[in-house]
Formats: sequence, C-alpha cells, structure tokens
Amino acid sequence: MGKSDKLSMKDVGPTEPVLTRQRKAVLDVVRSGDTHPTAAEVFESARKAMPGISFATVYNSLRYLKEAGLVREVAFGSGASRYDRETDRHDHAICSACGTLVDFDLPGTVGLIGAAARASRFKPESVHLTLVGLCPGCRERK
Amino acid sequence: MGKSDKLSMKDVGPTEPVLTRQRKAVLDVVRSGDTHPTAAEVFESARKAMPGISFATVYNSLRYLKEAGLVREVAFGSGASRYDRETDRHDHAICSACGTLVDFDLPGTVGLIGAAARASRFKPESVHLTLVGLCPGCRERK
DNA sequence: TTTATAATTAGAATAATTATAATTCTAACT
DNA sequence: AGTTAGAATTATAATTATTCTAATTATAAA
Repeated sequence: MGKSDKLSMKDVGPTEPVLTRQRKAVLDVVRSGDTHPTAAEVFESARKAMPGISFATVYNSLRYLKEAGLVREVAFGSGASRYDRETDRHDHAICSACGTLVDFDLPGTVGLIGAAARASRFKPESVHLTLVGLCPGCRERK
Repeated sequence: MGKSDKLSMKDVGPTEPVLTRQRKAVLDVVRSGDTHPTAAEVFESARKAMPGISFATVYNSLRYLKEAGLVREVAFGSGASRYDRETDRHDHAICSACGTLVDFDLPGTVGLIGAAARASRFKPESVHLTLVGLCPGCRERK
C-alpha cells in the first residue's frame, strides 16, 4: 500500500487527528458552553447542527476525541459519563446536592504529584483534585 | 427464608445503621480483600455466603451502606462503579494501563481544601486527589 | 396476635455503552 | 474522471449497568 493512507486536515504532525464533519460537530457541542454534557446530551445538541448523526457516531466520536486528547471523560457516581472540553490539567468540584460539576485550577495540586507517586508506588502521569461540597446556588438555598 | 433476618449492631446513636444479614454479607464482601469490586463482583461473592441473595438486594445494600457511610462508591471511566471499604478521607491511584485502583493517604491533600473552595466558590465538604499513572506491575512490564 | 413498617426478592424496565455488519464517504492512485 | 482501499458512518442488535415495581416476608410495636 501507499505511504499515506490517511488524509489529514492540516499537515501539522504525524498523528494529527482527523476531524470529520461528525466529529467536528461533537467537538463543537462539548466546546460550546461550560457544561459537562453526557453522551445523550451531546447527541441531542449535535443532531440540531447535523440531523442525521447517530448515537453510535456520537459515542465513536467522543472516544476518538478523547483518545486524540481533545476532550476529557469525567465519571462520578453511577450515572452517565460526562465530557469536558478542558483538556489541560485541572481540578473538579462536584456539588453534593445537585451534582453540578465545575472546573477550576489549583496550582498546588501538581505539587503533590511526587508525594502521591511515592505513597502509591505508581509511575505518575497526571493528578487532579476533586472537591465535594455545595455549589454557590445550593449553598444559598440552605 | 430463615428466621431472623435483622440484627442491630450496637446502640450507638439515633441513626444507627440497621445491618440485616444481607447488608452484612455485602459489607463483608467489600471489606474482605483490598480490591474495589463492582456491584456484579460483590453479588458473585455475596451469593457464596448467602445463595439466595438477589442482585437488587446487592444494589439496595450498597446504596444503603454508602448512605450510612460504611462503604464508598468510586467511579472512573465508563465502566461499572466500584466500591471501596475505606471510608475515611483518602486518595486514589488509577493505573492507566490495567485499571487497577489503589488507595493511599496523602496528608497534604487536605491542606488544599481551603484554596480549592476559594477557587471553585463551593462550600467544602471533602477533597481527594486522584493520581493517574502506571502501577508497579505495569511499570515493570514496560 | 394484630398491625404497621421496612426489607427482600424476582423480574421487568430503563439507561448506558459497545459491537456488528452493511453502506457510504474520502482522498490517493491510475 | 474512474477506481479503489480503507476509514467513517449508520442502523441496529447486543451487552452491560442500574433502577424500579409489585408481591412477599420479616421485624418491631401496640
């Protein structure tokens, strides 16, 4: 077979992600707004921009985008996974009352990576902190 | 089935958890060994000690025990939730190669709770750190 | 014992995710 | 432009995970 079987949108690198129209639509949904949509919510939104898109393609695309490092999967509790547009290292806060998930960055977290690696004996790749508490809205309501 | 399906532990407080035989069986499974079993794995093990137990009761019991603070639910990725016998505040390491989940305690984590609360604007309840990396076994294999 | 309350069970129902197979699309090569 | 190879998409089926419902059984209280 030929040398380049695959077609890149831009020729930036050897493993440049291929953004098909469907994948782009999915990525756009995850990137628009600062919510952390579930696969079902992404499907709902994506089909507005692209009525023919299927649920399977949304899952395929999310997996692809995740592996390409363009979105991040966040799981908590036993519900559906949520998808995060923020792919840089960051931390999460989860509301114990309403489930709201918020991103924030705490520079101090990375400072613990060495100690965490020592304590767990793992070879570290990344760390993140999860804060559980009441979001501003729910705190007010109490 | 048998005779007495209910037995209270000690009379410590007004909201003392009621540990029925089934709940006790589920709790014992989570507490034995240092794995983090899924609900299905708990069911498999629990039925050895108690052949008649149903999947629904395992789920009910896990939810009950979680709410009573006797076990903890840990979710990551899009697979099944896992259950952790360790209920004191602690941190987790997840192997990016094989999925192994390990508990450890990093005293420094709690030191970040104030900063995390400020950054997120949440009223803090708990924090924990998640380290992603290679577990000792997988590191060796590379 | 009668009554009330709560737990357990079996199984159905729902939700979430993944796999399969057929079809369509894309771009590299005639 | 036509052909082709392989990837992507689609529709659907299958699987996995979790929750709900209704009937039954157990426990505790009166």
